[in-house]
Amino acid sequence: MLTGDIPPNQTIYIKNLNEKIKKEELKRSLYCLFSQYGRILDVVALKTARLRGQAWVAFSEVTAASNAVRQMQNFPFYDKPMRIQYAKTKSDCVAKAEGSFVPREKKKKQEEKAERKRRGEEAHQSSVPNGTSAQNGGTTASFRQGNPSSQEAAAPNNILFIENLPHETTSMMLELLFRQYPGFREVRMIEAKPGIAFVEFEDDVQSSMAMQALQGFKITPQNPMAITFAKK
DNA sequence: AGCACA
Repeated sequence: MLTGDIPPNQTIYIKNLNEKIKKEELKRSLYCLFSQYGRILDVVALKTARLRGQAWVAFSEVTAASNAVRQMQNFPFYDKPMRIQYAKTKSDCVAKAEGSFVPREKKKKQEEKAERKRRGEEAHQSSVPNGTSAQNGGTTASFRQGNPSSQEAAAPNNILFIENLPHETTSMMLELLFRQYPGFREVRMIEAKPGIAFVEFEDDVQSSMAMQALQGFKITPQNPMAITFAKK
C-alpha cells in the first residue's frame, strides 16, 4: 500500500510536487484542488532545501483526507504525479483548534527564539491560505455537508458538471462566468435537461481552479451552483 | 528522497 503503515490523519502529506512552482501559487492550487474533499484548515509548503516539492494539506475531517489520499493519488499536477500519504504528525492548526497546541522545543536555537516570541502573543489566525475561500461564505461548506452520501466524487478531469442552475440559464450566461478562468474551452447544455451544464477546460488543474472559484455561485438567490467533475 | 507549521 502506498500510504505504508502511517495511520489516518486529517492532514495529508504530498510529495513529488513540481519544485519550479512558486510557493504561493502552489498553495493556492493545492487549496483549489483539494477543497472538493472537504473544508481545508491550512496548506503548508516550504521551499527550503529539505522541504521543497512537498506540502501538507490539513482538513477539518479525517474522512476528507482519506478520500483525498485515495482519489488524488498520482494525480498529474503541474506535470508530475502527486504522491499522497497521511501526515505523520498532527498539524499545528489542528492542535490549535483542539486547544492542545504546545510549541515544540527541539529546534535550532535562533529559529526557536524567533518562534517563541511570535507564538507567545499569537492567539490564533485565520488558517486558510491567502483568502481564496472567503468569497462564498458558508455556502460551499453547507453544500458539502448536505451532500455526504450522494456519490463518490468523479476523478478530477478537465470537464466540470454544473447542477442546480435556474432553468432559464443560457450557455451565454455560463460562458460569461467561466471564461474568466484560464483554460476555458466551452459550455455545453442539453435542451432536454434544464438545470445542468458541462463546462470544459484545457486541463484538470484549470478546471479545478474554476470549480473552486465558482462553487456555490448564485445566478439567482435560490440557485447556488453545485460543481463537480464530470464522470467520463 | 525529503514529515512542517516564517
